[in-house]
Amino acid sequence: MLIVDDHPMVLEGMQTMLSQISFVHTVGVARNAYEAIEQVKAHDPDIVITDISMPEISGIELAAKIRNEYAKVKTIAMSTFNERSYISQMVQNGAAGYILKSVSKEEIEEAILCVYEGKLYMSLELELNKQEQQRINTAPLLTSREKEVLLLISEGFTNPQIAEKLFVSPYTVDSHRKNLLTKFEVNNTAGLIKQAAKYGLV
Amino acid sequence: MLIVDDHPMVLEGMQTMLSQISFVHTVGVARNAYEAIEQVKAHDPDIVITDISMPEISGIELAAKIRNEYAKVKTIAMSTFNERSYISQMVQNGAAGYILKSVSKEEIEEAILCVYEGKLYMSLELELNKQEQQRINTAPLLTSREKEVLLLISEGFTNPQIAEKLFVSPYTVDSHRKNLLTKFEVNNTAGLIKQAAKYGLV
DNA sequence: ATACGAATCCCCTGTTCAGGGGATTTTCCC
DNA sequence: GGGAAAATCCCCTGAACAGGGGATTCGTAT
Repeated sequence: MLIVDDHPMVLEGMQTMLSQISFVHTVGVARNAYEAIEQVKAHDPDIVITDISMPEISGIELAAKIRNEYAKVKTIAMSTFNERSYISQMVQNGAAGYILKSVSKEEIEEAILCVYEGKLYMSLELELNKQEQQRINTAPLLTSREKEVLLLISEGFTNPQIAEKLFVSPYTVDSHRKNLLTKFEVNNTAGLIKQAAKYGLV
Repeated sequence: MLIVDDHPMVLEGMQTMLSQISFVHTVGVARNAYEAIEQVKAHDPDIVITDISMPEISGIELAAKIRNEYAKVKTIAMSTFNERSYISQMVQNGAAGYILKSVSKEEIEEAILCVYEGKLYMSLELELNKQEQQRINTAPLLTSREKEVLLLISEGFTNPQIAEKLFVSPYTVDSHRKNLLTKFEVNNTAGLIKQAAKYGLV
């Protein structure tokens, strides 16, 4: 077992918890993806537990690299609840499991066993809101003009103001605006901007 | 010393790290604010280290409660880098120090000493990006009611709908809304939600 | 005790938005 | 060149919002 995280605290915590699980042997820890690769090369662990958000190289990229170069090594991704939207990316890049940083010892144990047997493990709290998961992945597809208009709306400009900036009729801007509302499945500007912010579009 | 965090892992990690500091004695841990209050009452620790984001009652509210009811107990706030925007709120609510979860043992030691002597401690990484600090400081101070209203606006509810939810008149909601617009220095909902998203308020 | 902020409530006016309904031109791919 | 999607334009109605103006109550901190 190899643990990767840029927070010493999480490293310590994870180590302590893992040391209480009989069948687990921690071969090392790493503070970043470079160290992680070194450790994988040196110790050939069965499983790597890695944080997602790390400076320079993210856990997602690390997972991809491990899958490509050390196919036998399984990866379990770990993140905070707020970063749960990266799950799909993580799984696409070869993660065999996903746990929240709020996990208990029992859940870690379960996850490790599960992954060791070649199955996919997901934190229970995550299974619940599947519709949210799907929703996260499906950020609506916007045309370039719609994106322009969305940005200007978010800046607080009104339809007439936007029309002037884009050298088009206010009616046109309003059309785009309505399409945006439809695509985001909201019914006013507040909801629109919130969704857009969520997807990082503004 | 009392440690408060909803993640068992962080709890373990922090405990391990603190146990390596000679002059520190950890009297207990708590998984939420309720437990924390109990522990404070029972053990009267010198310092409480608390996470900011916790279910039900946040670290911010916990800090306020401790300051009001157990003035002699100092609080050190702890959060991830992404949650750093709460610093100002935390300090306003009586936190004597602020550390990132990515801290090393050395920094924790420094922070504890510093706070114990009655000084204010801030993680070094935070001092650096001052323009961001300014941004944080210029995040308008909202009342609790305003925050509630802001959240509901961001969910796409209209004034009448919000009024119904909060059992107040639509006029009242509109007043709060107008105050929000003023405080954020914007002149419509779009700008409001964008700013709010920027400060992590929605 | 009182002064202040927070929260509540009310009104008026004009603008903007939301939800319908259409139609025409551009652009770009097959 | 035909077709589809994008972008443009237009109208109508009613709801919601924005920007003013006020006023009262309630707690709490000084």
